[in-house]
Amino acid sequence: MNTDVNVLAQLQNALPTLGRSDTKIAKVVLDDPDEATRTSIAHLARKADVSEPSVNRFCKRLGASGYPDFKIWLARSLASGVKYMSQVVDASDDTDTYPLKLVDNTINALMLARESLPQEAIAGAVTLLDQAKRIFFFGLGTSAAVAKDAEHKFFRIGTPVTTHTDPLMLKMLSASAEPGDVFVFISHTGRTEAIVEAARAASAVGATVISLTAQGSPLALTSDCLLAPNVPENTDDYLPMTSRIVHLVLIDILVTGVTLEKGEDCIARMAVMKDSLRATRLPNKPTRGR
Amino acid sequence: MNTDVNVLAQLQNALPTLGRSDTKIAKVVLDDPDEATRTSIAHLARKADVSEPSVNRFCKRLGASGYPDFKIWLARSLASGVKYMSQVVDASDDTDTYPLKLVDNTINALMLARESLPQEAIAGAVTLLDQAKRIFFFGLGTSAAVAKDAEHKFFRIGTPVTTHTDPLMLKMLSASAEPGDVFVFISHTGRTEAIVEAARAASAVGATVISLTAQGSPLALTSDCLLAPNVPENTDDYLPMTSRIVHLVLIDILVTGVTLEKGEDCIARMAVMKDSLRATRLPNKPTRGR
DNA sequence: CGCATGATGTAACTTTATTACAGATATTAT
DNA sequence: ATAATATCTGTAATAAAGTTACATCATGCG
Repeated sequence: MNTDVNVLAQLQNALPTLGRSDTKIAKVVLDDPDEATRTSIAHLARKADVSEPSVNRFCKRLGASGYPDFKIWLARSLASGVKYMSQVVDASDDTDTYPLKLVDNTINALMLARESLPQEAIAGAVTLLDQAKRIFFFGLGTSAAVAKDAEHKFFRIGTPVTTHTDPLMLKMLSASAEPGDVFVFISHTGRTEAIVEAARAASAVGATVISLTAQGSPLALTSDCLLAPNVPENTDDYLPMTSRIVHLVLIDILVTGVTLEKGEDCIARMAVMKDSLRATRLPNKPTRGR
Repeated sequence: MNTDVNVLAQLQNALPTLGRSDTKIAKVVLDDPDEATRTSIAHLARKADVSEPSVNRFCKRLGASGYPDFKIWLARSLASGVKYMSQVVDASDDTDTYPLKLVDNTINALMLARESLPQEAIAGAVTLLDQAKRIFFFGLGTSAAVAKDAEHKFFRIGTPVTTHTDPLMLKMLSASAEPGDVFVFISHTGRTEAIVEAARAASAVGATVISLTAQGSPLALTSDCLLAPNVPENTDDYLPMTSRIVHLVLIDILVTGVTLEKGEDCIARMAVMKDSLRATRLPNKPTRGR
């Protein structure tokens, strides 16, 4: 029995692994999931140009007990109103539509990533980070912001941590790395030259390399621990938007994991830090009237 | 055709007006709606101690085209009615559970924000940013990463843009601002002293102040344009995680909006920038074999 | 009290989904 | 390259589920 709520994300995710018929069916379903919840198996089969049993098998492969069951799941996934396919924003969009599209695309990306979270790699990375003597985060471009966020969060666990976005610093640091150092490289493509070189250099001198990047990329191949979340193809070539969100959530996961591993001490340290911030804040304006 | 989404509320409401059989059916459905989405008409009829056609008529009276249709509605209202709660991560969580919790919390936050996107404020902010002579982003702590991300994205639209995370720079810049300058302040709480002061200073000298912050906060009150997304209470006091994601998506929305407003030229410029990045990338390792 | 109206159940019928099997397609090893 | 094997796909039969038509029963009104 399938325990997951979101059939559509699951579908999108499974698309490449599906056979000829299944792909046809999946496309029809993704094209108009709402209609799919209402039509009969015969209708859907004709629309996808496959036989009815193929549709039935398709449903079962997804974990449903049959077609009607599949429809129920579909209906549930649809209920939130979120459009689960990545939607392209174009010039015809107006103020009412494009913001929702972007939010939906982000939600979609997270659901996709959720379906195939690299649990073992996460566990591995947490252990490595927990035992690290020093931690370095590297990211360029959009990933620089992710690296900065990571630094900020990891700062609180007590291990010395730094971020760099300067390729030269990067080169120097990775060359002078030593065992016990953990380098975390963040790159959407995994093909940024400066990053890949640095990863190789760090690896060569015995430092640990963790990377948040795409499966099968040059950077991925150089890593001791690879965190390759499943992210949708970018709908907008110019501004990678969703992948960095997934990376950020991975950072959240890592820092939470390390915190859990470190236990009480770490939580106590965080409480102290939180208090130290209080002084920098203004009180909220008292609400007037009752 | 029934236009209402929430069948359950409708049912409860209609209960007193229903006949003998219909009441029995309604009670069974309300007692365990989830089961009702899965069982057959025969099952339900037996459980309610009525005949199958009675169930069928019941469904039609509610506006469905028949029993299967009714089940679809039920499934939908179940999913939309039950808001997933934010789940707290604690020491009892293990490797299998906490990563999913964090992803789910993030998705949840985005769904919440999605329901009440400040569309007018977004449109207003887009216009202001489009017309800006210079753009400045400010954020401290976690929001520094958001600001950096924003800078990176907005850089591509052609307007001069800078980010600062140094409170002193912030003070100087905001004091020397001039009309045509747009200051974007990012703060989860909206109560960080340095940020609020800077916002007031900038506002005083005639610059435009846009802020991404909490409704009703001191910073919110100082803004020309307030973007206050609906974010859930933080489940973890020490590390605000979800709100920054929502902020990042808002940044995506703003940059997309401005790009759309600027039109062709802007898209062409982005294409050039994209090409310039290609040289910094390694080719993907050719896949061996065919 | 009897007729009429509306609700309910039985049984026949229709639609829909599933299973079993045979043919086609792709894959692997020789 | 070819044969053997495994996997996928469609046809046809079967089973299950839902719907309709009609008969029966209860309930309200003249």
